[in-house]
Amino acid sequence: MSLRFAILSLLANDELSGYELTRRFEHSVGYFWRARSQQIYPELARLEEDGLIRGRTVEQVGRPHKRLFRISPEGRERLLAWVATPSPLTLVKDEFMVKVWCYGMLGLSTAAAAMAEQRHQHEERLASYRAIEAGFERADPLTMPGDYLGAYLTLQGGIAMEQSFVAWCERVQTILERRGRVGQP
Amino acid sequence: MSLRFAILSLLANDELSGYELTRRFEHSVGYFWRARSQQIYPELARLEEDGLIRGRTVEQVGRPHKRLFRISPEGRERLLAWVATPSPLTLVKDEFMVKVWCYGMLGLSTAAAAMAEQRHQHEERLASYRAIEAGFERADPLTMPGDYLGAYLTLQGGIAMEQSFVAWCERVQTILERRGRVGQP
DNA sequence: TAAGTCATGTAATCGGTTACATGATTGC
DNA sequence: GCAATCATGTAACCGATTACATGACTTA
Repeated sequence: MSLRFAILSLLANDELSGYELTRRFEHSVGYFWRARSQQIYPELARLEEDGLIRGRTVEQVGRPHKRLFRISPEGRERLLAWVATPSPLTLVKDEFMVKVWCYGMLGLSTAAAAMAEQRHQHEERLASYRAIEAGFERADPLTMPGDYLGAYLTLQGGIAMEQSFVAWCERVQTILERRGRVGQP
Repeated sequence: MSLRFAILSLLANDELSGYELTRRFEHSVGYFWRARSQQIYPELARLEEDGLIRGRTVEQVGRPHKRLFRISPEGRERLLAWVATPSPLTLVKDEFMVKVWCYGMLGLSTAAAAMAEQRHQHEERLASYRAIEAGFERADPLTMPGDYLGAYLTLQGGIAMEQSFVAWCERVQTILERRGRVGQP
């Protein structure tokens, strides 16, 4: 059900095509919701059928035609009603954590290597978030227009999560190293 | 595919029934992987068929019989091979974040209320993790037996994540309050 | 000429949830 | 008498991924 609303959120401020929506899901919204074109196109059709969005076809020269969608008043109404709704606690389902659960069975150097690799990936993601953050420059969350507030707040959330994940990785690495020195040489 | 290995991880140190596994997925492993009985029983059957676990039936008085499973040598081998494998960066797919994305469109008091509610849920989860942590008492991660290391490390990860999530919530609440005072009264 | 971008879809499959089904024992 | 605990499953459905499909234009 959330995909509908994720799409509506993006169409609330802009008129977009399925292709452009797909790209947005890879970038801006991409750090807490993801969807591929195969999901997006059918959902757009359903949203239009339900009258929550309206589409128009734009013919282009030298390029395939496209359909641009914008939110309808009913769509906006439904979106706002949903946003105010309480959310269930979402569970982070992380395959990597299942592996960490097994680190006690593993040789310490193997565990340390796997940990270093994962930490590196998260550091890269953190860096990419920082790059987006730089785009906000010295924008003040107290006075910035409402259109950007959500993007700013969620980005800060993403940064906070990645920071503490990386910090935890460092801590685990230290523990593994010291265990290696104390216990099994 | 990860469910297989999550089950194997739990059967690596203990001999458990499907029922007991279901309970473990609600508690110990529950903060980074979840599975219900409807998934677990068929998977146990498949694991046994593939020779990665072995089961035996235990007749009980006044209670239904149960099947206890333990990992096989092949199962352990496969598990360890998988654990050393690099993990893809997992995406946190969070419905609540989609809502925060829309906070700019919402009245500030509505947004603040939704935020407070979510924060409260995470504070409760953090408290439950702290309670589990207390069970480790003053156990030293440098010298604790390997059987507990994974549980300890993942728990620390869960605590770190919840802490920084709650901290982010506080920050957002402050921003929303101040915007309320400065902008729309 | 090969890869990449723009643009939109269908089909098969899979992992997971919801709902359904059964049945005995124990404690309030 | 009712709810909870122990114990194991099946069936239907749904959301999401993988693979497949098409086609023109642009850039290296």
